[in-house]
Amino acid sequence: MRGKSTTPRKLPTQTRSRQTVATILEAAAQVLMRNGYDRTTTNLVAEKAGVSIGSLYEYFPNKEALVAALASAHIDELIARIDNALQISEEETPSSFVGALIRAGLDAHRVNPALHKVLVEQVPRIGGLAESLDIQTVLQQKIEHGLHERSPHLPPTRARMIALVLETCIEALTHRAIVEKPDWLETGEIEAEAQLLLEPYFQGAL
Amino acid sequence: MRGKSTTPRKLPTQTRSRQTVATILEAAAQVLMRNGYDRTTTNLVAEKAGVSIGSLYEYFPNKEALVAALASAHIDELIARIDNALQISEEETPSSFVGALIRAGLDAHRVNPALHKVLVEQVPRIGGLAESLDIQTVLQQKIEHGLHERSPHLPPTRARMIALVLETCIEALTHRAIVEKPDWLETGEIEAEAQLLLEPYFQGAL
Amino acid sequence: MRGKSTTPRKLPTQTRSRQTVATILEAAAQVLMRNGYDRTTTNLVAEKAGVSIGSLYEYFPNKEALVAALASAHIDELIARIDNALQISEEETPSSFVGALIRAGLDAHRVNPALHKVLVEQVPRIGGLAESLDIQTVLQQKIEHGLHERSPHLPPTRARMIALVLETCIEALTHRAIVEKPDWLETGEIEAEAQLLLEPYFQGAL
Amino acid sequence: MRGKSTTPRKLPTQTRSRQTVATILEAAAQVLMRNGYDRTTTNLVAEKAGVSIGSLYEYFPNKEALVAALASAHIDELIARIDNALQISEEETPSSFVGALIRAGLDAHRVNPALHKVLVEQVPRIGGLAESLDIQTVLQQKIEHGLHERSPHLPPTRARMIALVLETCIEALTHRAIVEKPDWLETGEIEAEAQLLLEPYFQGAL
DNA sequence: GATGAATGAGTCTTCATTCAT
DNA sequence: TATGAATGAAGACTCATTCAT
Repeated sequence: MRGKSTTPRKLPTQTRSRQTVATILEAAAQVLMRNGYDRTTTNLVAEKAGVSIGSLYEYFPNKEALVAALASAHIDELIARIDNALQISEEETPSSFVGALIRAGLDAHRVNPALHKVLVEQVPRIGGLAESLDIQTVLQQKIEHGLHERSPHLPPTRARMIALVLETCIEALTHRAIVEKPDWLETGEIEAEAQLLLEPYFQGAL
Repeated sequence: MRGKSTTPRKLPTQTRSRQTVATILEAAAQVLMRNGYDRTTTNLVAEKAGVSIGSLYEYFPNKEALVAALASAHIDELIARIDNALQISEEETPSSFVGALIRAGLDAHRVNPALHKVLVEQVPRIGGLAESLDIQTVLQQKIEHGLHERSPHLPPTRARMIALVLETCIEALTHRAIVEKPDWLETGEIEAEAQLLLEPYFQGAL
Repeated sequence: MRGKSTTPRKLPTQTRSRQTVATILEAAAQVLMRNGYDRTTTNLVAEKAGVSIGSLYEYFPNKEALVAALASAHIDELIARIDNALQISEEETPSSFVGALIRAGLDAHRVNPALHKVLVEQVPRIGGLAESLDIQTVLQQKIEHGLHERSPHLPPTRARMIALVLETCIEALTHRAIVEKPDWLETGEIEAEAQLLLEPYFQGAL
Repeated sequence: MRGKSTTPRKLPTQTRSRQTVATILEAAAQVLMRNGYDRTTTNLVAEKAGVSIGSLYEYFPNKEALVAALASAHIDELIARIDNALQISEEETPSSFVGALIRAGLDAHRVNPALHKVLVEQVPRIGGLAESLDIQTVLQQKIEHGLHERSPHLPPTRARMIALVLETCIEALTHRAIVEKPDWLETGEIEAEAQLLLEPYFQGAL
């Protein structure tokens, strides 16, 4: 059972099919969030979607592929959000750059956090999927890119390390806040605290 | 089956049975690390342990209890390590305190990291277990305590926030390094980088 | 697992599935009669039915529900028989009424007595099922009704007692005859003896 | 597993052994009454008895033998009670004889009715055991004997039938009362009703 | 394409029974 | 004799997946 293909079985070209796929994915998200991965059964997803189990398998070769598709869509949304957050505040001071990064991290976590949690924590490491699920990869590359623009002379190794540190801490603090003190997200408390922590580090590193 | 008891079924009194329990736990750890929680079957664990399935259930009322026992033992080891790391460097400078914290975090992660990973990431939230599995709780309380000793006037709310930030970042950076660049642990690179990040923050916060 | 649902899982709509359900029930009856409740395994029933174990659980959520369905069908047959026996001899003399009752009791016991025996004696009291399994409830109510029609002035308490006595004795004698002297059922011996016992009692009671 | 011996493994000759056996049987009765046959495990019985499971199997070759021994002891008590009840009222009128029979039946049912119920209803027909468990056999023979003394000319076939009818109805009414209206036993209601039913029959039959 | 009945390998778990100490 | 650790056959039940219609 190792080499399970996680590629969708067929591309839905017709409108009706695309609608069906969307419905299934939506149902899958619901069930996944309510029940967790283990208790998510393909039959249940099909039922919730108002679609026969046969139809589900018409579009997704197996359970993993279904979840993979869901995760993929989720990641796309994440990236869009991050891009957006970074573009909005394109100011040039280091302070505002760090601030933008933090806001991007927070924003990304506002995309269906419940689904994100299940996908990250419960999905039993579906073939190389989980790794890219973390906002890490996405955000980190953006940071590296931004660093290079700001300080072209920075050695790549150094840039990578700084990006990793920034990304890791933003991600971790955001995640922690979500889990433990969701209201901190509203009050802007972690946002401020993160700035307090990361800005000096960023300044010193350039 | 929500309310599953995770209490061991009976305490092994005789030498023979204590040996059996140890063997089972060892096998469980192996299987868990190799297969992940879902693909860990009680029958497989028993077989690997060279013990009948009946014997396993003699001591553990169910699969969850088995994993819970394993986790419990793991946590104990973690705490011991952290205590140890913090006691060794009891120096008084903020710099050395932060250094000790970082080293404690790193040290803790050296206790069977593979098992730790499965326990943290894959265990489907066994009754309130996962929460305390993170080194978070343990380390964070140590930090809060240390802060209070150093700056008795610090408001508790503030102390808690600082502790949370320190702990979260140490944990996250360590974890990240383990997963992505295990050699950084040896070279002391993240240790240094973490110090670079956290010391100024800590100093400013006092 | 105390509160086990004994409700059928889904109603078979298609012809094919209805056939499957029928086959399963038939097999269940066979196995139950041959092996008794304890030695009746769902796997064995499925095998005997030439159906996969999964199909069995498609329609019956658990073993008890399977037996419950069987019992339910059996009870329906019983009631039909009793109704029939009572309607046939609608004559008005007390003697013929008692005779009709006795014949109804005997008739009821001719509906698959082997299955009846297992259901009554071996079924470990499946949720409120056993109570209504006895022909008691059914027959007794018919008797009470008949008494009320014949002697409207009879106090209800008294009517209930008489009905209970009549029903209990008919049931007991029939059951006893079946177990010990099945041929008495053919020769009409207990029928006569029951009449000898019950008619005077009935007459005196009105 | 068919031909299971229900004979006790060894006769306890020593006093200590006999005590152990008694303790086990007592525990078995408790567990049987509380849990029913299926949920009665030999391990639980041994534990309740404060005896090792090994010791239990020292005296009883298997679970069935254990229950059989219990049933056997229960039957002995029943017989003693019946004998007693019949002897007390040795009067000669048919009326008093019937009364004595009824009282004997009732009395017999007062011997540990809870255990009696489990033994009769739940024990999966342990090799020919259940049949003799009913008070039937015992009481019926007493009746036949009594009839023969009173009317030596009565054909044996006839005597048997009368005994069967009397016994069956007494047993059934008593049982029914116990299950449905336990207070009727105290008020003497069924006792009276049974007399009303059976005395005329008995008189006419002689 | 869609349907949903059918499949059956695979899980957890129990408990009567044995046997080394 | 007594102990209780160990055994393992067996049973209820799930759910991803297939395929005839």
